[in-house]
Amino acid sequence: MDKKLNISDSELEVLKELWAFPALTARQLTDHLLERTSWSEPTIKTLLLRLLRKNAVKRTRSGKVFVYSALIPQEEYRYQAGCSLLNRLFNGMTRDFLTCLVRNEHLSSSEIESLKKLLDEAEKK
Amino acid sequence: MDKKLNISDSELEVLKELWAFPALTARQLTDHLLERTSWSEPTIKTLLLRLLRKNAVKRTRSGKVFVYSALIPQEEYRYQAGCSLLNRLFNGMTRDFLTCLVRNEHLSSSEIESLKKLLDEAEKK
DNA sequence: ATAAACAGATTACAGATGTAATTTTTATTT
DNA sequence: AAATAAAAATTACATCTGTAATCTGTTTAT
Repeated sequence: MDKKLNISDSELEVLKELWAFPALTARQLTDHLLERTSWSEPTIKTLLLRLLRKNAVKRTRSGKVFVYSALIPQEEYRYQAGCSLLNRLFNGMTRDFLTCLVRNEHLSSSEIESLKKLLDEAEKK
Repeated sequence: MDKKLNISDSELEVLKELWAFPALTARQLTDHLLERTSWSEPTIKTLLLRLLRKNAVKRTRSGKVFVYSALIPQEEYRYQAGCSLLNRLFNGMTRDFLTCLVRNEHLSSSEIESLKKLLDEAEKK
């Protein structure tokens, strides 16, 4: 009975940073994001706070500073979001999604190879 | 130079209806959606209006009533949204997305078969 | 011609989001 | 201890979204 986690786009950027670096102080996080984005410092803090309220992130006092880390695992979020897109747009049909990519020539032949290999493996087990 | 089309979730439901039935009066659209959803009539009208303003939908007077139809093709929207997800969450790697589905046992073996076939075809041309 | 129905337009309103300035608290340096 | 700097919290504010009520103009049935 997981309440629906609603992460906004901007918030996601922050979360991503915490996936990449599992424990950061606000300072470190801010430094990273100031480079990657065009946000101001308070903006980043706000996003962090909102993630906290949404229970997507937790923080623990470490000495005098807080250390933040993600509460939602990346893998899980990816899967949720992926399914959600699949359902909303492709009636849940992975096949239709792939078809769409193929039809738009989104996949190089080496990518196609790689995907086939992946599916072979999946099948084997 | 297409301005970024930002369709909200609710708006998308309306758009879907217009993809399924390419030309509908507000009345028809409303009737369809009143069944499928729990919205009230004014809500549907509002969504339609917003889609109009966003140029996602157009309408033409037909006698005394307007007939609405989608301006964004479904195929295009699907592709955009698909890519966007892929980029935001999987660094654009279709492979990682599929891996995620596989790892979560999202795909039945018959689906896997079907995907492989699809990729074979894609490769052939 | 009036009243009832309906189509379309306008207004509403709370919560989410993008984006940030300002204030307060806490720590550090002189 | 006072001044300064850094961290954290509070407040801000416009736009977007979900959801709808209400108003107005036009048809249609009586």
